[in-house]
Amino acid sequence: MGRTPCCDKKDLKKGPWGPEEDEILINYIKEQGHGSWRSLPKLAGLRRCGKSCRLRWTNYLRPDIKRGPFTVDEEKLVIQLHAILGNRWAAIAAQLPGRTDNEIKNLWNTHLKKRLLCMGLDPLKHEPFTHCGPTTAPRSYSTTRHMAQWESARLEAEARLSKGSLFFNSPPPLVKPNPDYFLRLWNSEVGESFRNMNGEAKINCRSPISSSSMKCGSVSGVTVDVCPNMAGSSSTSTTARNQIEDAIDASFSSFSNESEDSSDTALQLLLDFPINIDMCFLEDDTTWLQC
DNA sequence: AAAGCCTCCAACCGCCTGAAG
DNA sequence: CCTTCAGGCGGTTGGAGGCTT
Repeated sequence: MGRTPCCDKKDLKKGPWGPEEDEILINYIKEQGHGSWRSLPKLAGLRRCGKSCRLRWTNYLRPDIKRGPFTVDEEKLVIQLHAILGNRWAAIAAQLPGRTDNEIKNLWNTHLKKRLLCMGLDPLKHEPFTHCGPTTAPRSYSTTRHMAQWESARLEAEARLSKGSLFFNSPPPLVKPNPDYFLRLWNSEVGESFRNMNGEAKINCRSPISSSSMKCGSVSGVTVDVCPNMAGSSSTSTTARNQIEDAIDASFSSFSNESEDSSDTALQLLLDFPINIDMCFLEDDTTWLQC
């Protein structure tokens, strides 16, 4: 029953790859494609297990891998995506062409995590430590607040999705929320707005619906707007908000029937919060280097 | 000069999920 | 339906090289 064992582990080499092994693997994959990783080492004449070959190829030998240090923009992107996706390195890597999950994981563990810690942010939650005293510079306060806002948006959206799933989908069986809905959101125009914003750019969806301002997305026919500043967020229209929440509810209903709608739902959920993240600290080494 | 410490990152380990038998 | 495996993923490790004392 079942399959035959992948490979007997005796006589298999472990540890760092040599140049000859790399060459064999590259040449084989160029000519044959990797096919089944399980059978590749034997066919290619390598004394490695398939898993090791796959790892070596995907993390190091692949021709489309971008070597060299991460740019500031890439680091920003990693932090932003980590705030949304958490430690889903593969998902984050998918948004950075040429970078591997391993590379991003290493970047996070060796650089970015420390920087966030230095800025008084919990790298897991992207929010300030509760015991954090007023020892950071004013600019750090701003960064901290922005990161916390982003995380708040994410957490509440997740909570609402959970609530929605329970409300609309039991019984019959719960609809599994699309695990990549934040990723899809990130890839939407909203994500682009977020990525492109510079300093004070904002995404605010508490403003009146269907206004003439720039449209950034829609859910169930409800238009969501990008506003030029944060002023609108403090003058939330209850009616408008109710309309948005109705749209969310409507989305949840259709969500149970059509999984593709989940991205729109998540989009709306996340858009329901003002976002204002300033990550200038990445460009200003002096701040975190003083830690 | 050298010992000790630190940082970085390639590679391994173990777990999970979906597919094969 | 159950067992086993391949592939994929995130967490962790260990060695090489750099830095400090």
